[in-house]
Amino acid sequence: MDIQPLLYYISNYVTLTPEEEDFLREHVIVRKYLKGQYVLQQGDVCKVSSFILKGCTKMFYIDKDGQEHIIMLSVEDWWTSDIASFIEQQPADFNIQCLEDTEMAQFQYSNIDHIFEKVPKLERLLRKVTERGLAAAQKRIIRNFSMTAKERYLYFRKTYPKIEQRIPQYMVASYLGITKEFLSKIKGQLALED
Amino acid sequence: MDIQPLLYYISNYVTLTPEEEDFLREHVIVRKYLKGQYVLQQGDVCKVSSFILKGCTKMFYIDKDGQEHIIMLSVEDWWTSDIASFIEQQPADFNIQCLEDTEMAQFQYSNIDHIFEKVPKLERLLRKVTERGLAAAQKRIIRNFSMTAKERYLYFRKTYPKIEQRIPQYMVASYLGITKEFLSKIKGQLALED
DNA sequence: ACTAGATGTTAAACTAGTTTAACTTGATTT
DNA sequence: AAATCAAGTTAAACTAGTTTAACATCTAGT
Repeated sequence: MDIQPLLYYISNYVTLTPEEEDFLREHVIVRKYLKGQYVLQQGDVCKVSSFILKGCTKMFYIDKDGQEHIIMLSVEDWWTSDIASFIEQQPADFNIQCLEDTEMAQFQYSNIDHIFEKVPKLERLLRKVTERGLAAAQKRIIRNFSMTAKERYLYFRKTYPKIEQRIPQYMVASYLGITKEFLSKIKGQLALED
Repeated sequence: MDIQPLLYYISNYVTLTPEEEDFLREHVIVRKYLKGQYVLQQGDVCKVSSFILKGCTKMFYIDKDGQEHIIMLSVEDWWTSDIASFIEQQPADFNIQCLEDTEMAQFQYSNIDHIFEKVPKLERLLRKVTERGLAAAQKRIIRNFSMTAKERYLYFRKTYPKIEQRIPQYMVASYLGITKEFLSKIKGQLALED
């Protein structure tokens, strides 16, 4: 597959010349993963920042009791990486695993400075994407504090209607920070209400 | 006050020439606030991104029940802004208020593109700062899901030992996402344990 | 068609954290 | 010195969400 979705995505932020597009094409790795494959495992260093061309991934953390907590569910046109591990090149706290067969366009840590130097617009792009990510993370922290589990579920359903259909319900529960049993109960309640 | 703390902070990320430092000095606003003053109010557009030279602020959200939730406590050498409002120039969801007399060096939205154009290193700086912020926010989401209130309090105390002394306990509770009564109980338990 | 494994449901017992409300302590003002 | 106000404590009643465990449903593979 071509990186066309990435080029289209980039065009929402900055305008690249044909030469810059070619440069990008040459410096980005397109990689395919099968459902279930890991893009990153807790403890390894995150060497790439990945843009999803097609497919779906979860980023999750295994806590000291062995429980899985999903930080992020990503589909087409989203980025995924353990950013702390990527920027510091330290062992990752998080895992990234494909929930479907997935194709990604990957920026490598090893040449990202070179890419930014040659095409400063891409640094601007990454800054903007990261700013949006931070804004979203802050709002998520607030939602987790100020909304009940039911309210968070309804927000999730409204905001990401397409993601819910693609993944098992227990992963939605994990993303919402509740048990699968409690989400099941919430869905039961909602079914009665309508 | 001079922007020396900002220049020192920047030197940890990028190296500015004397000319670039002068340019920065001319394009940053140094502003003083008294304890209790608002830097930003919910509903207003966030026009500046502020680096704290001296003092302490809280960024918080008032939910539909009138309850205050603290997203961020910032002291010297930290940044504070409602980043969603700043990048989109949309009404802010958050308030920023000074908990002590505070001095800030402020980047204005109106000339930030100009600053980045003249000194691309500052765009690099802001990208890196934002990346760290995002990494920290993701880890905070995980802590809120995988740790008990007591564990979160101990983590806070260990990680930001100096902040706790500067602010009232009920704000620590709000930052941790619990009631002041429950934090009081936790502290009682910890006092017995030692 | 049958089995196994993964996903989802239900319900009862439980617990972490909230709510309410009364009280204490300390700082500030008059 | 009294009065007021903000901050912190304590305890009982409560509730949102967890835990455990048994059962139901759905696939995919043989």
